[in-house]
Amino acid sequence: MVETSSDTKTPTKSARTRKRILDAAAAEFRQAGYNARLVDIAERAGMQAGSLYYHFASREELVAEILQLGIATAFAQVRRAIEELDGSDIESDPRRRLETAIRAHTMAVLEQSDYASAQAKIVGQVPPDIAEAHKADQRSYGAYWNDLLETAATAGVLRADLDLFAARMLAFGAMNWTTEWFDPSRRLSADQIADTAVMMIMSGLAK
Amino acid sequence: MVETSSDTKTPTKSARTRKRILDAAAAEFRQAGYNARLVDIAERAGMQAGSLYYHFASREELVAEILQLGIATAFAQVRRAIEELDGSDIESDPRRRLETAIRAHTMAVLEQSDYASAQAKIVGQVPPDIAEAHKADQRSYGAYWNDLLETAATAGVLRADLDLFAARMLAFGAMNWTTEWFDPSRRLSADQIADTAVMMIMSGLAK
DNA sequence: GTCTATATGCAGATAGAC
DNA sequence: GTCTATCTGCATATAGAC
Repeated sequence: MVETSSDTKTPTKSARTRKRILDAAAAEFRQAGYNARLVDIAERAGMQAGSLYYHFASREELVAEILQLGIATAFAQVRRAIEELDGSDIESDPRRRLETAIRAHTMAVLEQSDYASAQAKIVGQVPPDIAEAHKADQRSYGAYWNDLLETAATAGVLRADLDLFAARMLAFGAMNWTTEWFDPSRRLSADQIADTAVMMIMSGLAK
Repeated sequence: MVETSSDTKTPTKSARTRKRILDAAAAEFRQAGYNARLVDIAERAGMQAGSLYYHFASREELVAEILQLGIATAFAQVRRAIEELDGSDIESDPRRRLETAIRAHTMAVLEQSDYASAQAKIVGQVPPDIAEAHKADQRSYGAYWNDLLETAATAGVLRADLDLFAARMLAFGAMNWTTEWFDPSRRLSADQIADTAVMMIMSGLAK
């Protein structure tokens, strides 16, 4: 069988370049927000702006792919962390599963992935058509979190009077907004912030 | 004494127009994000784009003023809510003061003010020089919140192991991110969301 | 596949009439 | 003070050489 670009073991040169551009774009969007310029993305990827168009039809296409990969990455990290927690066959305590998800998502956004970071940072700024196309991805990731919350609620772990949608969105806000203020050169590590996020969201600031 | 533009009781026509432009800009930035266009702002204010320049030297100046007014508005609402709570001479329970601040800030962002909303939405997207100039305002509002938290911590109301900076930023994230998902036409009212925010931030989602 | 050079379009900004 | 018309600059996008 001849190797093709869809063979993940041996990506073509073109596929690797494409990946390099996406990496550069994620880093730029994370840092500069939605208005990051193609020239800067190209420079980071080690090429001229015009060359990007061999790999992507438009800036919008690039943005759309960053958003999609951003959610996919966060989703994958969260799912993996929970599967690790669950072990081979038994399902864990629903409260610990939620805590694990919060920690994993926060870490993904803070330091594990420029994609997850960029997604959190620019998702509110993209033009309507891109936002629309992104909704399906958001829904499936949201549904996963909703399951975690529903299960916990059913098990009686959560407050009875809680609106799960509002709770989920508020939690996402706390986690995603860290992209606006986290500074790796400062006192607080990503781990410490993730710990505080778990604590606040699950147990609150009050004693 | 001749009336001047600084006489707040009887603003000049020019001052009123300026205010109309700012209102329009706040509404546009809230809705469209940082990339809201001057033509749309002008249209909302009932004039042509070129006419804006009689009142503002540049788009950046307009943005900077929206940011400043956004924080000032949230600050004012929070302070007023807390002063009301405190009553004339006694200081209230530090926990109730925090809850009051959370509710007031969330309501400011959600429905009381396009300025507070716009500030929360675009603050992470503005170019470096505007962001720099905005830092002083952010610091003074942040200091106010820090006082609320410090007082509560000293009174033994908060978790002992809590990093107050991280806690404050996470709370801001939960509150400010509501601008990304709140939809007045849907099931949840601003009040319900504010209630849930108070509950999550102070007491957590878990029972 | 990437380069250079150039075209296109659009948003911000300016000038001058009214 | 606001209008219309126009200018400018910049970022995206295209064309053709290599």
